[in-house]
Amino acid sequence: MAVKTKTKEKVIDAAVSLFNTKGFDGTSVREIAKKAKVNVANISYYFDGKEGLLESLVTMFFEGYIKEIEKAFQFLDTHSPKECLMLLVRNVLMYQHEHRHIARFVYREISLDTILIREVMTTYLTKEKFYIKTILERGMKERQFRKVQPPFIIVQLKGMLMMPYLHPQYMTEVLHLFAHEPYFVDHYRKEVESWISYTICGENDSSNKVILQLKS
Amino acid sequence: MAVKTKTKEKVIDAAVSLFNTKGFDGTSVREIAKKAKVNVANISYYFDGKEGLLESLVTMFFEGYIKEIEKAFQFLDTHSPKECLMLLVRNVLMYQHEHRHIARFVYREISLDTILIREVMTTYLTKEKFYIKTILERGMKERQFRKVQPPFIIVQLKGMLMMPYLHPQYMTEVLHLFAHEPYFVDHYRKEVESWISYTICGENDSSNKVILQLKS
Amino acid sequence: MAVKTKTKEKVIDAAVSLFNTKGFDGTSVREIAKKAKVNVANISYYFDGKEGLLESLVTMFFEGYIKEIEKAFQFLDTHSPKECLMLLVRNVLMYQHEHRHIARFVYREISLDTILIREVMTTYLTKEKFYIKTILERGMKERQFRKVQPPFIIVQLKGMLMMPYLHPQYMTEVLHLFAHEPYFVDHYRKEVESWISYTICGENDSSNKVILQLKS
Amino acid sequence: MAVKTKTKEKVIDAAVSLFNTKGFDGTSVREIAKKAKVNVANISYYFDGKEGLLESLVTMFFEGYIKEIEKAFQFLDTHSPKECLMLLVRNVLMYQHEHRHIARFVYREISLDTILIREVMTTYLTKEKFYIKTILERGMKERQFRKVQPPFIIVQLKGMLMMPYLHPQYMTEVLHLFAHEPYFVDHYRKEVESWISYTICGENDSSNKVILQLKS
DNA sequence: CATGAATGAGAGTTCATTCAT
DNA sequence: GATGAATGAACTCTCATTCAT
Repeated sequence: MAVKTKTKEKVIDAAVSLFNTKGFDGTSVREIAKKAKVNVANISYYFDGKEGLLESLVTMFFEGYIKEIEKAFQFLDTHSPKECLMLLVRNVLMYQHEHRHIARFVYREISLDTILIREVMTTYLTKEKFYIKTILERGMKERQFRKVQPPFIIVQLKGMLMMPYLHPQYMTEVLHLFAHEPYFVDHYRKEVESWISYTICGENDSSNKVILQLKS
Repeated sequence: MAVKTKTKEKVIDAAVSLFNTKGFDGTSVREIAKKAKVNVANISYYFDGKEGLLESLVTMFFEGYIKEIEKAFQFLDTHSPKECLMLLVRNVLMYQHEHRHIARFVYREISLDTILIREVMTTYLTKEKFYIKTILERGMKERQFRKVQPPFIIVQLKGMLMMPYLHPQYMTEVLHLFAHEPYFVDHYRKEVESWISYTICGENDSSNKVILQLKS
Repeated sequence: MAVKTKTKEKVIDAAVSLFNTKGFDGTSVREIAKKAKVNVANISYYFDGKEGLLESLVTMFFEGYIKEIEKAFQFLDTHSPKECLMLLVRNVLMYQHEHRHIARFVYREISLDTILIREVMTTYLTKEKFYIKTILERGMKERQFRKVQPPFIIVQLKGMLMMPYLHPQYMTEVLHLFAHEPYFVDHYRKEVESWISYTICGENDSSNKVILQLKS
Repeated sequence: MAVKTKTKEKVIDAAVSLFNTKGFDGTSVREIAKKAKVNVANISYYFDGKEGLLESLVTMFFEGYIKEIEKAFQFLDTHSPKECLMLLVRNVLMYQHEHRHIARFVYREISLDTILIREVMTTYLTKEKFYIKTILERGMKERQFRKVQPPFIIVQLKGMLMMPYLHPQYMTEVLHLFAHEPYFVDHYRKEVESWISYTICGENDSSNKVILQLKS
């Protein structure tokens, strides 16, 4: 199989790379074919056209994405909501890091009004919302989380998680943060975890200190 | 002048609307001209081509954007860093709300690798970074803010601020939050302010309570 | 106008010539443009694509065609059905002769199953049928025509009228009849008139002779 | 053999069906292969390309066609020219009826200027002309036929014979005659026989009546 | 200032065919 | 005998732009 579908994979790699930097509409199938060193006709042959190639890539990305979310969600039964949420963040960040080229253009693309994107939203993003919302509600019920409105928390969370992978160039050239380097994931994860601890759980350093003072 | 340049304005309005939903590369000048009910040639005439139209819009957006940032920054001398940062958030959110159609496609577009975008980054986003970084450093110096790394805070802040305006469709269809309605801005601003209070300043409810207990 | 639409006319001329010999599907727009010495894009510009060009030509042909039929039909009030039918034959043959290049490919094309052809049938050919049928029924009522079934007569008539213009090559190379030369029309018209006299009206030479014999 | 060449036959059936409705140039080999449920490469394998498939079908059709003509022609020695001509008409109509799908597209195709078609004309249609001409000349010599010019009669005859099978859709939708139903052949044959009797032989009803009157 | 005609380049797609298996 | 991958060429159509009016 690996031998047979060499062409298909070459097309995918080239497409991801080009869509990443030039956007879907800004990339021509001829460019893709040239970069992949295959014949143009193969794109229609294997993916049923440029649109089909896009759909393939987007679906591929979100299938993996939602699987990571679900892996984290399963911990809700055995772990605390906070731990579960942090695991989710960890998984998403790692998945995005590993697929950062495709992530960039997918996140860009889902800001458009197309049929494909609407389908993605009802298929994957609605699921994702459900998982995060459930974690948040459990956390609130167990008094581990402050009283929050899940949708508003989800906006912030997703904004924070996407940002480095949607605008890597901004990260590098303006902020001098290298989102593509492995240690960035670790560092940034801690940042988001801080946000979880402070803003969602309502913890802080001073409270610890105060508690210590109280004890003394 | 207003009468004379009616054509120019009609083109801008049509372009923003179309770029917003279909993207820059996904929109043709003929579509724009048709929607604006003007002749195609006018686009080349007034904006020196499609690329020029894009540059016009992007520049227009960021000129206003950076002005809002600067308005907030001026308060740093007379107000606390926290107040200043909150004002900045308020101004940005309001500006984005007011120009939400152009904001969407500009934020999408700056995720691409083009010469124009590189220029925008060095011109506007570097400035923005300077202002926010300065506020953060002042806040840390004055012990109002926790010890943070400005670039990491900026990533999160920008992610949170952009999200609702880059993905309005996701907001509406998945989260059922209506980013285009005026009260959303107020509500969301408070969310970001919470993040400032909790995560940046390190405040929380319990600490308040503890402090009260201490006083008693 | 004549100056302005030079391009349009050049395209039509080239298209008719090529469709004539190579068929619609066998001709590419590039060939047409090349032959017309205009840019390819003009075909889409003026005719809204190749299909639109076909529609234009077919409609153009049948508009003139049906007009000729109607001109003859108007004589039904003032002339005998036989004279009217003969006039109809004359008009059709002359019209076909004058537009023999377009006629050939139109007659070929209407043997296909396409939406356009269905429309042509309900728009023009149904009308034509009505006119001929009316003439035939009047003729039968007035005892000038034998008792015939109009649809069957129409098949034969149309077969005879189309044949020389649908298969001019056969005419020339096999039968050595030159359908494109003016005198052919006259000659062939007389042939069809014979058919009208003999087969439809039921007249013949011998009857004349017999009648003479009777008189004597 | 029949088992082995199942593929070949499946291709032929599919091709005839598609060429019939969409024309030769309007049909792709992939469509044919799909409809025939065989692999595309088989078409090149068995027929040496699409063009070869066309040649195969056209030749196949005309081989059978000319055989029918010849079968009728042989009766010229033992029967009257009129009977012979009527038999020819009968055979052609029946052959066309039986192969009406292939007939339609062959008759359409021979209106084009291609090398194949020129060959068909010199091979088959010239022969056909010879047979019909011979019958006509014999008939004139024997005073059974009026004095006619064979080529002009052939045009009319062929026009009448082809018409229902070249334009079956027109027959059905406009004239409401169902050329594909068996009884149509019988009915239409009588129509053409009337034409032979009236227009070629110069007979008519009145002459019979007159003759009767003479006798009385 | 505004227009419609016209263009060359390039878009995505489909074509008939070939070839190793 | 039959297949699916792969190709180069050609397809129609649309693109942004220019230019004379």
